[in-house]
Amino acid sequence: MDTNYVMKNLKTIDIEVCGQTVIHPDIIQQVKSKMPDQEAVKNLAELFKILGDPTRTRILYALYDSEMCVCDLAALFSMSQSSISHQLRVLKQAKLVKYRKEGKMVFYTLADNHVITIFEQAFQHVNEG
Amino acid sequence: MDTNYVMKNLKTIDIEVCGQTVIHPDIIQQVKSKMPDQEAVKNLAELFKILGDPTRTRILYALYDSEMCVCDLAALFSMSQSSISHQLRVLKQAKLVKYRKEGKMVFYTLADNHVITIFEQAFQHVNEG
DNA sequence: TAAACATATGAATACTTGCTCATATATAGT
DNA sequence: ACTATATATGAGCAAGTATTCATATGTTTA
Repeated sequence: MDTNYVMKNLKTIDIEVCGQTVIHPDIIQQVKSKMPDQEAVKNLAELFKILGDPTRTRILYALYDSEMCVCDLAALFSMSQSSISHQLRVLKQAKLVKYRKEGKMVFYTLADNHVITIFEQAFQHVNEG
Repeated sequence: MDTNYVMKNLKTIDIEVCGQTVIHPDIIQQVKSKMPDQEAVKNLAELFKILGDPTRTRILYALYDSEMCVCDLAALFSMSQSSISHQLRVLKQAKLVKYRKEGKMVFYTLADNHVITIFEQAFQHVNEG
């Protein structure tokens, strides 16, 4: 059974198109015109996906308080240095963190505090449940 | 090779513990005391994970503009009714959307507008990139 | 009651992802 | 130069996930 609904006609309600149904084309049209474009939404979702891992979220929270080296982050979370490095790489690629080398060590900081603003908003939502 | 770093002593710097290293125990201690607890961070990450899928993000954006039925969402995104239903289920379980039945149809709305505030914050970040 | 339709859902699948392990790179100290 | 240490990274694997397909549920209309 084909269950794809395709919008082809915006004039009336309850149109049959190739056996597929569009129930409220006017609403679809209105939403379509007001929504950010698909690419922008995709970028947004990608950011959330990166924030959607507890290890990465914890790292960002930690860095909000203080600049930290890889080793200390590993100690703080009782996780392997390797896994922390891998996740820092992801955060680095997403430009969420910056780093600074000092001898053998690499210190990471938040690229900007925007993430924390997002965290605070989200935190409120989680606590209203 | 064991690469876990464990914090056991907070008094001094550069302690060797069972061959594992903690470089800045004072910083670790400070961060530990200021960070939200692991459970809270986990909840936060779970919310972001749900927002981290483009289909779900698009659905939420669409519902911000208008109440919509499953069929129309499927049409709007040219996706199958099944996949939309599956994602709505996820959003329902996360209490991000509410629904209302009207005859054969089920209309979905945002549970609250908090998500949009988060979206707006995140959007800014994405556009500074 | 039967047919049509809107939605929900379980199973299967293709794809992604976060961790571990092993190893590479780079720097510091001896 | 050699060793120890701090970090980075590729490969492999186990777990998770988004979609499709098939089908079930519930509602409307003929």
